[in-house]
Amino acid sequence: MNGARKNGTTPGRGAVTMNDVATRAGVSIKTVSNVVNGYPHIRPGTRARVEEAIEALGYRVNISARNLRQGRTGIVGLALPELSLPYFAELADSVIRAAEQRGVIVLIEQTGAVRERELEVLTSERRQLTDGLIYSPLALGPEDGAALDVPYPVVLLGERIFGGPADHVTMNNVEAARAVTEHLLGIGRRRIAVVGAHEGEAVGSAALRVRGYREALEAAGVAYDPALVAEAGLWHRSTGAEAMARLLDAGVEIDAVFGLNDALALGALHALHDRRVDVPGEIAVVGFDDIEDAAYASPTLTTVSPGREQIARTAIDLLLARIQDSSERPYERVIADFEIVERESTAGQSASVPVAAVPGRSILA
Amino acid sequence: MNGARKNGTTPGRGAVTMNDVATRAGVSIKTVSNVVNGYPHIRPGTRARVEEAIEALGYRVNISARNLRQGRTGIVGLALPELSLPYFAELADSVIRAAEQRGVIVLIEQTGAVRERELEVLTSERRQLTDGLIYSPLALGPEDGAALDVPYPVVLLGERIFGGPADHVTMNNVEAARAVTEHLLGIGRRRIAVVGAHEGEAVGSAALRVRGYREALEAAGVAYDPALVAEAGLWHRSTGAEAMARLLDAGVEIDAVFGLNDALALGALHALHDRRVDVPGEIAVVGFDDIEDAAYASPTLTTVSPGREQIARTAIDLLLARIQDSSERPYERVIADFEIVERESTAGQSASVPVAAVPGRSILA
DNA sequence: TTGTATGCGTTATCAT
DNA sequence: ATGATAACGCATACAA
Repeated sequence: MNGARKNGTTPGRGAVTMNDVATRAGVSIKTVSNVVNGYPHIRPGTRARVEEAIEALGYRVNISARNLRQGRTGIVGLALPELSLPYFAELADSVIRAAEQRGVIVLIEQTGAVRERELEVLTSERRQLTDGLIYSPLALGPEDGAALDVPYPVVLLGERIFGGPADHVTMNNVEAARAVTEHLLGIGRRRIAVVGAHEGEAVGSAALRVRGYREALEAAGVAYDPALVAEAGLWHRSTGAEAMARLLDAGVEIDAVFGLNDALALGALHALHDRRVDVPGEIAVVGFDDIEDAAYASPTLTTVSPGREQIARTAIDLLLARIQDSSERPYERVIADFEIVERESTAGQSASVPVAAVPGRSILA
Repeated sequence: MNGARKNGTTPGRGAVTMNDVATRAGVSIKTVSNVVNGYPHIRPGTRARVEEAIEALGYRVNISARNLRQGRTGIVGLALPELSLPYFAELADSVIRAAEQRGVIVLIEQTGAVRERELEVLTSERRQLTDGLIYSPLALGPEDGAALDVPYPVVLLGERIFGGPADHVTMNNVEAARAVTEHLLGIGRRRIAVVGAHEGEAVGSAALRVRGYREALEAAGVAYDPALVAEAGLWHRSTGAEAMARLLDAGVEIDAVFGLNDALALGALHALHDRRVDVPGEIAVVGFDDIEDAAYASPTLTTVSPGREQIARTAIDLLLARIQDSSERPYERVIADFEIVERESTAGQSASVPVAAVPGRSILA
């Protein structure tokens, strides 16, 4: 007597099930499932009855049940340092939008840029709730590539790890840094300071951007002066302001500053304002990231726009492709476009340097 | 002969189940469940064997299965306009941290401050994935209170709706606005402009803050001049800059500006910088929200700190209380503390006005 | 203190 | 084109 009806206690809430719909429509539960999942071969009349019943009963599929059955959740994780950092807040925004268009939900995880938390997030219980992970570490290094060898798809963001077992979306930091530096050189600056360097680091955005900076100097025949390079471990406004203050206190001649990201550059702007230094008159400033702030700082900040939308879209697409088709295939590396956004902080006697363009997509190994 | 072993195909991935653990530990699945869920009455030896098996097999509970069975997900939703707005990014950060401490996961949902999306999020399929919702609408109004009558707990944030069927965490906007205005009056300003008003609106942060502004003026015997109040529909830096520009162009006498939030105030700062107006010398500026930017603007921005941590913590606690105990009980309204943070944008001849303090928690209805 | 058995709401495999 | 039924992995009533 395995009847179709349940005598059950209402479990969760409301709890209209496929069974209820099936009963009302006078069909089997399988047919309801077929309708719900858009299975094509259903007689129009049947479909109509089922849809009527769904409507009338206010039925909605139970996602937990579907997940249990299918072993998928329709959720992807996004691990980032913290949302308080504007760049990552804006990145999260873009990723959520991109995911939405693909019908996927994003679960954000903050690591605080703390090494242990960055590692922990890879093996956390929460991974069970997600079908894959978009992973943007800040504390890990190349030696941690093996940590990415996890039993679910990962898309790596950023410059901390290369060659790990994951698709990787990044940008051409060296070229972009070279391009902004060339922009500064183009408006006649020769004593270009750097704020935010990480001494002794071979990987990471800091190292790559400094490399681009040096390449530009070299190409222009300008000598590299270590006295112009200021450290800043964390890339916050505060550390940028402090680094800038140190440079000013040191008394070295400076006519431009390259903040390795916008937060640093905004901090530097702040310190310059404190000292009543005219920007860009005495010192021009550029940043990197094109966060919204950059457009509203005083003066507005020239910066590198890394194509966040593109990065987000690409990351989601790569991840979904792995999730949907888990067959082995070489990991991709996608290099996003960038663009120099010229604003007041480098305005004036500008010689309008051509903006570098980089191919949107290149596939390695 | 319903054996304990399965011959099954490996379903999802790895897929160590409670059954596997039970087999290895030589106990029943029930015992494993008990151990996993911290049931106290278990013989130490048994517990040890089970824990060993869990460790050895790398077992982790299947959250989907648990959800299906229990009708709870351990996830709470957080609906907000967008993460690109620094205030909401920082709020999300705080909410995630607070939730983490309670062992709860946060799922962020962006509404774009669009009315339909704000309504849709209340009935979305995603609500099935969450046990409750922290809801911060910007486009709804008091007439939408009924929309909050949903079959799951909601904690309302902000000033758009009052008296809806939900706990409500808010702050004393009127008092806080009055306090910053008094601060401006205290440093001798009398022609205080407002940026960001919403004409004809009776509720919402704009209306409340303007009310506080007017109360302060009145108490100080300063006449209210409508010519000093500039509209700005969206509270962005750009709209703040535009509103400020309009005020300046209008030629009214101004010696201070109250940006109804920090983005507006930063935009105003930007416009003032554009026109070479000295801040705070000629015009003092205050904001509202205490986003991180405020501390690094040039000049740094005096503002109202709304106690984000407290708001986040309170919201999570209220929500979890409802989730855990769904028995009817009157809805709470919690009014968070605020604090005036004095910075350069009002520095100088300051007469250091006492900072208003508001009781941390008051329970209504 | 621990084991057995049932069902949570779906999807998938067979049939028909 | 549709129906019956067996899992998915877990929690729990009930037994022991």
